[in-house]
Amino acid sequence: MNAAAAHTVCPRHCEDCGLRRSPAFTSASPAELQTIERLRSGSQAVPAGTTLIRERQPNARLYTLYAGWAVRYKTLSDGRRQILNFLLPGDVAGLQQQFGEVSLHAVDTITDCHFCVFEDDALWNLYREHARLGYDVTWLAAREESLVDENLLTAGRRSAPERVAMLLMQLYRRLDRLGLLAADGSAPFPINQQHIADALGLSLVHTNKTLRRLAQMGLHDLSGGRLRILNPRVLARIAEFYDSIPRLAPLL
Amino acid sequence: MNAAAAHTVCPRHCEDCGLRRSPAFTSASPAELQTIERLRSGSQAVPAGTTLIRERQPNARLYTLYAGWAVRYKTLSDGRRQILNFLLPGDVAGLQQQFGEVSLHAVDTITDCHFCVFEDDALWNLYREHARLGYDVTWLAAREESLVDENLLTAGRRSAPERVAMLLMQLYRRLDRLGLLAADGSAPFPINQQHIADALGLSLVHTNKTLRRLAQMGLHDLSGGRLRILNPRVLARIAEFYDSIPRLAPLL
DNA sequence: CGTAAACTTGACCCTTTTCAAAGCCCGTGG
DNA sequence: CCACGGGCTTTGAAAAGGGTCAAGTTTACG
Repeated sequence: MNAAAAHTVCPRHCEDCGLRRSPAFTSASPAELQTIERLRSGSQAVPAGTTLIRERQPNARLYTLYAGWAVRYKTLSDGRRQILNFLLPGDVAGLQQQFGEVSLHAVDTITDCHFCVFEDDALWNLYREHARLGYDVTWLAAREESLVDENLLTAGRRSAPERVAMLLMQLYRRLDRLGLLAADGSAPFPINQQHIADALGLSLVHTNKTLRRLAQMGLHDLSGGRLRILNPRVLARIAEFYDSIPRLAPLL
Repeated sequence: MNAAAAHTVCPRHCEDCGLRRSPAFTSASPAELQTIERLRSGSQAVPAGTTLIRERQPNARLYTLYAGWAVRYKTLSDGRRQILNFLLPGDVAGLQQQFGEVSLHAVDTITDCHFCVFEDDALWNLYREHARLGYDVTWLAAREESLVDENLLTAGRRSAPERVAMLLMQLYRRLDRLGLLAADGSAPFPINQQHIADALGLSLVHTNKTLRRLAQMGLHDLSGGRLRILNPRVLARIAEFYDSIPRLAPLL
């Protein structure tokens, strides 16, 4: 039971939402909260390893991840897979396909997850009822795109050690912002090396060797499903990871 | 003077906008048009090879590309560059940094371009005045993200020939939708091999050799700044390029 | 305690990169 | 009209980073 498990069950009312108490998110007005709650069709517990949204699936719903880890990815016909980004609490899933009839990517849960599920047409109503909420949705879309931008730079131009360093720093910082680090500074890290390989565009074997090399250099420690960053300076330098100012994120 | 040059100068009034006459875009109501026009601070001609938005630039404006080609990219400190996506008429630039104080990517013009420039705070006002326009902005953001998603799959998991085939098909189709193909089916193609290499995460040399091999197989022809797709079937199969339904795009 | 999944490691191979140089295209200026 | 020069393309050869194959080994867990 890690820090993320502190609030695993999505409460009935949004004002009781555990996530909203996190300092990582902006606060919504009571009226906005009410709108969100009304457009929400409920919450859904999804066990680890489930495909929540399938590639080419029509009419996928809109979700907010409340607790747990998930991945967004695309595949090629022979099974090659590219992870586009990892979803952490507060991230939305299914935004893209609100605008096209089929989903162009898939979403799988990595750990057991809780999602907030929205009604069909929730998105459009959100815009109509509160311009602010519409604006927030765009904010979320823009932030997700900037994540993918960074990942594209990583896959396209960084060397294997740079890629691995980038991924570790990126996830670590995101977890930090969400307040999910343990007191000893370690972070929950429920993904395996295959996930890392698929996220970085590397083979499993080479991911393993690179990970190992960085660990032997004393830069990080990955064990027991937890990540410890032992030398953030060097890792950040290798990756050219510069944290953008940790703005507060809106929450749907 | 190619097809894209048919409407190179952005007219004073949005209702006279040449782009809006293209069947590729949704039509906006008179009221929406009026709002857009009011929030527009003017148009701007930008010569080829100009950096419109710099990486880490604060307070970049919001633009709509009216005519010409541009690129959005990120770089590493030693000069390695990854092109995130190409901008064609109707695409917006600078959306992401409306939400953070600095731009995390750069935008360069490839050809001479005309942009529609929006006022500071235009975005927020758009949402307030017409929910529909806010929704459209999110649509544009989501579409751009899906482009980047595809490019990430390309850079992360496709082989060199697959990457090149993908890029050619993708751009060709986008140009087709915009009605920019010549009568003979050829498309304007003002980018050089360095652009292609930077977009695909390949070296210039290998890009050249791969391009050459595909051309020798009779799949395409790239000369005189124009692209001809000679064997769309095979190119699409190599790339696993499946056109998503060409939805009409909104236009800001 | 046994089995499957995940992690490691070594050896070999191949795609892609790097380095180097030549050729081509075209606009500019003599 | 032709020489010059710079950017872009093309090619060859060598090197290397990363992929593939094939076992092991450890860990998680029922």
